[in-house]
Parts: sequence; structure tokens; C-alpha cells
Amino acid sequence: MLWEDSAVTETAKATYHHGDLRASLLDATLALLAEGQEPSLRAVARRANVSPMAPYRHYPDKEALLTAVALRGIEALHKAVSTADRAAPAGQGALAQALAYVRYAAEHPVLFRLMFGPMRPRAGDAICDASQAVKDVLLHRLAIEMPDRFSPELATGCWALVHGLAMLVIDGLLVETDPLDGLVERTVLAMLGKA
Amino acid sequence: MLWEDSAVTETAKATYHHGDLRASLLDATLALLAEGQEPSLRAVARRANVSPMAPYRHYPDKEALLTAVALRGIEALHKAVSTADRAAPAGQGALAQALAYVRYAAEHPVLFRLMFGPMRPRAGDAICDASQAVKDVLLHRLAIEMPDRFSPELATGCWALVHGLAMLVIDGLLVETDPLDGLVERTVLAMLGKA
DNA sequence: TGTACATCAGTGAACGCGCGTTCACTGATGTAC
DNA sequence: TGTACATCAGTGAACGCGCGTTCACTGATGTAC
Repeated sequence: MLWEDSAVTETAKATYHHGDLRASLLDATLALLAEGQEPSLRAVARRANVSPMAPYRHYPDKEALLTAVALRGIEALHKAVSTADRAAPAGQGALAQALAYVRYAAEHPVLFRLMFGPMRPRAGDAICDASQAVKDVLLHRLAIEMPDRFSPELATGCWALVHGLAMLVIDGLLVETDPLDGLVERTVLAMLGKA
Repeated sequence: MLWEDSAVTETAKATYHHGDLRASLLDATLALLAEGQEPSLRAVARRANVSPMAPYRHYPDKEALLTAVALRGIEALHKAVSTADRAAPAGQGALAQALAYVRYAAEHPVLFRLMFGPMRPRAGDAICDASQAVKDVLLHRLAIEMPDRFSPELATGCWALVHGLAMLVIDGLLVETDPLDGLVERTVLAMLGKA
């Protein structure tokens, strides 16, 4: 039934003769993660209105699918952080990145854990490179905004600070203070001594 | 067979007429976590040389057992951090705590994720209180060692920094720098501006 | 002290479930002549 | 242009597995009289 939808037949031209199942599977997985459900292969296929075996046409196994999803999540995080960085007023780039980072985690907690946690498969290079790219955006901005204090260790520390805030937030350990942005801003400023 | 071991029959006197299964189940779960295996109820029972149903004599369900394990892990973390704090030379307490925290995570990665991650059950109060207690050790030391810069936000930031380092380490995202203690020390000093 | 009984900590078989993956297949699409 | 065939993306039934949990039980321990 859903195969007759215009959206599906539209994209079908650009891909193979059916809908773009490869992309639909990623979307279905993200949808499950967004709802906090376990992204089992069968659940993903169900979500994409497809038989349990269909995903195997596009991914060799479950791990490969989850790897692709994790990679997509990290790219989205990278984009969110980069965009916030560019949109920030002068001198506020690092703080804007921190806000974007924690906000992304708070909005996609299960995906965020998949991206960085133990579910993260051994895709190795691609995922690690993408993580490093996110860190490098921060590193680059810090080098500009704090030239006097800058060091690789400072960049690692800032990444850890922001990542730790993100984890503590999605794990519900910072519930006391409600408005997320204010919490992040005050914490980062306190740590970097600009307060 | 194992029930005839002296250690078991020793403790049996102090508890019920069989071995202290309640504690054995916790140990079995920790052993599985230490090996990176999934702590399913059946696996835990198997590990404790007991039938699959035996755990239900001591815990109403799987979640209750995992809650108890997580709580024990947080208490152990608390103890490690407190001990390091007390053993540190004057002015080095906060750094010693950071080292102990990250080291504990690195030595018990799967347990650490259980303690703080999504597996963490809704035990709520007990676990959250225990987490706060760990933070409070840090907060107390910071108030002493950095009276000029101290604020609640600084304490939150330091916790996030240390927690973030721990997560990044156990997720293999800080592999570049090998010696763990040096990494933590340099990062913390860079962040707190004492370097 | 001896016996009857309650309690208590375990057993063991069985259930229903969702899982990842296999196998052999089907039918639509694209291609060569 | 029409036909034969290869390819390709999907189906659907079935597998074996480990899981959490149920049920009814057993046998050892502790207790009251």
C-alpha cells in the first residue's frame, strides 16, 4: 500500500526500481531510536514495511546497519556543531558549540549512546574519524578564541567537559537545574574562568 | 560440588542454611560484567552454579538484581575516589580524585556503563543519591583547594570533565595518548589553569 | 528429647517470545540480439 | 520493436537460540509442644 505513495515512487527513479530501501532502513532505525525502542533488525524491517529479510539486500548483517546509523548520527552532530559555530558572534563560538553538542545529545539520547557507546560497532576508522572531526571543530575554534591558553590538552579537556555534560544530562544526573542552555553556559564559563 | 568449599560453608553459618546466594549473585554479575558478557538472569544463575529460578528467591526480577549491582558499583567508585582523596598530598586532592574516577571506569568499563547508562534501572533514589555522594566528595575538595574560584557550577563542570574523560576513555576515543594517568593529569591541569 | 509441622531456599521442566540468520523462491526491471 | 535471459530487490517460511518468567515440586532447616 505505502509503495504507491508519490514520495516513494519519486525517489524510486533515482535509485532502484523499488523505493530507496537503503535510506528507508536508516530512517526506520532512527525513528525507533527516537522512540527509545530497541533497533533489532526485525523491528527495523517492520518499521520500514518490509520483510525481515529485506535489509540483507543492503547490509550484510545487523552490525553493518547500526554502523551506518551511528555514522549518520555523528555526521549530524558534526553539522549541528559546525553550524552553531559559524552562526555564533565573535568570541562565542566555543560556547555555541558546547550548547549545540549537549542539545543534540539531549534531543537524541539513544542515538547518542549508539554513536559513542558500547553498541558502537567495530566500524573503526569511519566512525573514529568522524568523532575526531567533531573534536577538531572545537579545537580549531579554541585556538582562535583562547590563543593564550590553547593547547591540545585544553581541547581534549573541553571535549571531555562537553561530552561529560551531555552524558550526565541524558543519564538524568543533572536534573536539578532545569533550563539546559543556562546550565551548559554557566558550567562552561565557570570552567574556562570567564565568568 | 562447589557447595562443599570451606569458604561457602563458613559464610553459611552467618546467613541462611545454604551459601550466601544473595552475595554470590552480585559477585557472579560483576564477574560477567568484568568479562564483557551480557548479565542475563540465566547467565548470572549459571555463573553462581545455581538453577535459573534461584535468583528469584532474593530479587523480584532482573531489574532488581541489576539495580543492586549498579548500586554496589557506585559505592565502590565512591570508596575509590574518597580513598584517593584522603591519600593525596595537600592541594592534590581534586586531581587524585579525577585519576581514581577515570581509572575505575577504565578498569570496569561495562559496570561503569551499567552504573550510569541506560541499563541503569529506575531504582531512582538510592542510585541517584549515591551518584551525588561521589560528586560531593569532589565538591568538598574543590571548595578547599580552590576557594577563590569555587562555585557550584565549577563543581558540576569538574564532574562533567572527569566523567567525560572516563566515557571517552572506555569508548576508545582517546587512544592516541597511551599512559592513562598522564593523560588525565595533563588534561585536568590544562582545564583548571594550573599548568 | 522426640516428634509434627511450618518455613525457607533451592530445583527442574515448561511456556511463549523475539531475535539474527538460513534457505529457496518470486516477480519486476534492465539488457542483448 | 520483440523476445530471451540475467539481474536484482524483494518475499515468506523455517531454524535454533537464549531469554525472563510461570508453575509445581523437594528437601533441608528451624520451631513448638
